[in-house]
Amino acid sequence: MPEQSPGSRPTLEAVAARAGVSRATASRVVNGGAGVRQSLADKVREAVEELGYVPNQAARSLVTRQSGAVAVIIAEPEFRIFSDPFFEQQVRGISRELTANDAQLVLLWVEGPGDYDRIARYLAGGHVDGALAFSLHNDDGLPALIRRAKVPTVFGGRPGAGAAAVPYVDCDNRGGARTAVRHLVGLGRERIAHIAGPRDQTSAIDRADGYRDVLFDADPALTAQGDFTEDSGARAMAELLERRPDLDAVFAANDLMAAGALRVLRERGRRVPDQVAVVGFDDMVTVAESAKPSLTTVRQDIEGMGRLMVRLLTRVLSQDGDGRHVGAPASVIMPTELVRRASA
Amino acid sequence: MPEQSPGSRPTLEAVAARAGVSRATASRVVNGGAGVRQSLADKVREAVEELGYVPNQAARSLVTRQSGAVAVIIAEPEFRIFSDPFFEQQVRGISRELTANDAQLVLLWVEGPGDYDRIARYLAGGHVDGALAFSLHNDDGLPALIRRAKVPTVFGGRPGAGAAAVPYVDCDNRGGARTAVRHLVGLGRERIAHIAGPRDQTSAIDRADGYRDVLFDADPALTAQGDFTEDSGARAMAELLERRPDLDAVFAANDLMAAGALRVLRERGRRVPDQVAVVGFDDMVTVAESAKPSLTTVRQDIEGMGRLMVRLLTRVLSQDGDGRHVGAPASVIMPTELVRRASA
DNA sequence: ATGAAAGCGCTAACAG
DNA sequence: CTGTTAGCGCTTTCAT
Repeated sequence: MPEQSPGSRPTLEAVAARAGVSRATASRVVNGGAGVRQSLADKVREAVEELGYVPNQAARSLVTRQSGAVAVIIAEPEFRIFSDPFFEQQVRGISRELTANDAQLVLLWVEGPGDYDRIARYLAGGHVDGALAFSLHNDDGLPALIRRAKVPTVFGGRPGAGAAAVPYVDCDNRGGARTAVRHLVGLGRERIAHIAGPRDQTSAIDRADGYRDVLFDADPALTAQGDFTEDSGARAMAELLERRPDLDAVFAANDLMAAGALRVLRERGRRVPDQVAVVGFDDMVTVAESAKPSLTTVRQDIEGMGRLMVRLLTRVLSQDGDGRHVGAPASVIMPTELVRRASA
Repeated sequence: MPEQSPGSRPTLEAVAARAGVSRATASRVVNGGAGVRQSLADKVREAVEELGYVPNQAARSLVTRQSGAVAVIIAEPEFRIFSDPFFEQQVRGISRELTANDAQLVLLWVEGPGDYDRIARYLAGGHVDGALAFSLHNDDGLPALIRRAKVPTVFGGRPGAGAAAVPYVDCDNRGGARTAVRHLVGLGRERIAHIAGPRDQTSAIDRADGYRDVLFDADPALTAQGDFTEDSGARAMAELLERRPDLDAVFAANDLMAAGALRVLRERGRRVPDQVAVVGFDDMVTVAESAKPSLTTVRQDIEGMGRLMVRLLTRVLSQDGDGRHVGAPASVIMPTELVRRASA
């Protein structure tokens, strides 16, 4: 980016001169004003007001070695399937909490491994105090890269087994899945199928585990594999109906796949929920409410997770600074909630 | 945000020492290496490599008075209705082009007028070299605020009449609308209705103008007012059918409203496109392709617009710096394209 | 409680 | 072509 307009802004020096104090005192006032006589502090604040002084962040960073910024790393190709609600809500939560902490959000949009170098350099450049990332794929190189950059980072979603112990925020995928399946059991269903998500994403794995927690002796033929897309849900449903035409319920690992399943059930003339009850996961409102019939699903508080990621990062950062033993960083698991609609 | 881990990074001084040159020479090499003997440059690069040196951006900014960052200002409450494709594509375009310019994207998420102060302070703080904003509402205070902050800014979407002449990137809303309406005319339709978008958004106004360009003598009863939501499109369609049951085509100012219109037409038993042809605007693929019947619409290259916003900003920034006369900043209007599907 | 002074790490004249 | 020298604007000991 080329140069900027030269409209020079007032410096702390100018403020100090105007207030008739030293730069040091002016600095103290600007940074909270502890230990400065009231009368002087007022004068400084007045000068700040009159001059329209705004601290130069670069100068401040240079000496404090803090940027006041946090990177949010978005791996776009993976985020796409979640489309609007997920991304927007998560970023909103993060943004809100960051704002509350007077920190800035720097968006690092990763399109592929080709961007890794750039990201690594940026992280290492001390541009940000910490980072927020989403561990969507188990085998992704991103977590490793972030670890090497040695920037305090909190993950959204439990990282895969390959990753070292890192702090993360996730919803209770396994518990939520259990709740969903128990709900189906409570409805009297006896042949409950599962449409699983990708095997390399921990959320999908955990949800499948939850299913098995309740139905530990379920027929393996009652589980089909999807990839979180609607089409894959439709395919999986068709497969399940072929293998076990007698099934009377299905728990899909996300709403999109549940929507695909509903479509197939409708096409095959199976009545939902009478003949087959369906439960999804996520509560993507746009999907769940417009599904026919509307989808019973497990809700997770995505925005809240975003906010918690920031809080957790704040804690990690202050630990680091204190030089205290960091130890195994605490992670946070958020509760889920069953939202009953028409499909089960 | 609290302090950062103390793992001190190597400085340029260290690199210079290791390469056996002065700091100035090392700096030159790091910044392109023009005018440095090859052998020395190599030595410096080697030292950089060995030490894992990464320039400290704060120090650099302090002297160059450039941040290498651009703010993207998102007014969330207004963006929401566009949901996933619009936001994601635009940000992707911006991010790509910014990356190509080695600039960072700082996301400023505005939730309401309560955030204006914070935004103004941030912009004034010299944290960013320029800003990208979206002028979605005519009466919004944001454009004025941005102007006051004196940060070079490019808008996405033509700002309303109230705003001073500012550079912006927009698609050819008016021309696109003309194309859509002419297409309907070419289909032999004679009573073509228009479902207009909000009167305070220039995109909606321009599209309505395009409609009138072609049908300058159209019955005013053939135009109904919507607000870009699907429901409003449905309501407008119902209204139109009441007023002019003989209508044989409708051009909706966006795809969401077109989808609402299709729904009502279906409910009322009007065959599309036989009895009523429908054209939308935007080509939101998720909406247009899954509509029944699939929607003929006007496509705009949203990602391309994002990229162009960055290019235009780059140009504005370099003009400013040169001290050349800035004059009326050039804006960019991108072409649109009619995408034929089943509805018209 | 306040001020003087010393840098933070880097770039950019300016000499040589 | 290279090195020397000043700062950029701010925070922060350290005296007072």
